[in-house]
Amino acid sequence: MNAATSRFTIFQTRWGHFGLACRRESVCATSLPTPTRAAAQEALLANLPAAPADALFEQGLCPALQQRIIAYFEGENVDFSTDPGVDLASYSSFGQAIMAGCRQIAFGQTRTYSELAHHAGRPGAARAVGGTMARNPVPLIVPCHRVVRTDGGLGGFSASGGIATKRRMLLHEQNAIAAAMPPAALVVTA
DNA sequence: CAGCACTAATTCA
DNA sequence: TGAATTAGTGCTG
Repeated sequence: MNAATSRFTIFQTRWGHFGLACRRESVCATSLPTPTRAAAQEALLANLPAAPADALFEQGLCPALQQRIIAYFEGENVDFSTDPGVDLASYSSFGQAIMAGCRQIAFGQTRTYSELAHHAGRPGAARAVGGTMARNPVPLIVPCHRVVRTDGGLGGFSASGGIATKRRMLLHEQNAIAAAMPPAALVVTA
């Protein structure tokens, strides 16, 4: 059998069925929670770079990672910024810089498309950043939902659930942080 | 070659 | 003052 064959799994989180696919030791695709298992699988395979038909189902795939993802949807502050590895080989150098910059956005924080572009050394390429995010195959692992517009708008979102999911995830993270923070920290506003 | 998950500057009311 | 328009941007179908 082909050593590069993708393996995938679908598992239940508090928000619904989450899809996860790996190739070798890297995550190559994820899909955000959907109401049905079938929808999750469809969304996941759509994010697979190549040969979805060859992907093998594996129930116990990356158990530790599954637990972290489940914990995320339970409202825990989970950090995916350095782990797991993601396969970015198919990206241009610009795309890789954008994806890397995006992963550095901490839980509960946001950045603008413009800031990411600037970080990648292309100050005017905010729109190109949007294009890269739009095709992100690993939502949540690369937290593309934390990228918003400069004018305060959310921008767009093409993963499962669309813009509503993006807003919900941002609120979810901010609530998680607020819950973990002592009330005294809120008095700062001058 | 047209079109994006964008932005900042410019142009008209 | 404020809404609408327009270049500039890097990549994809």
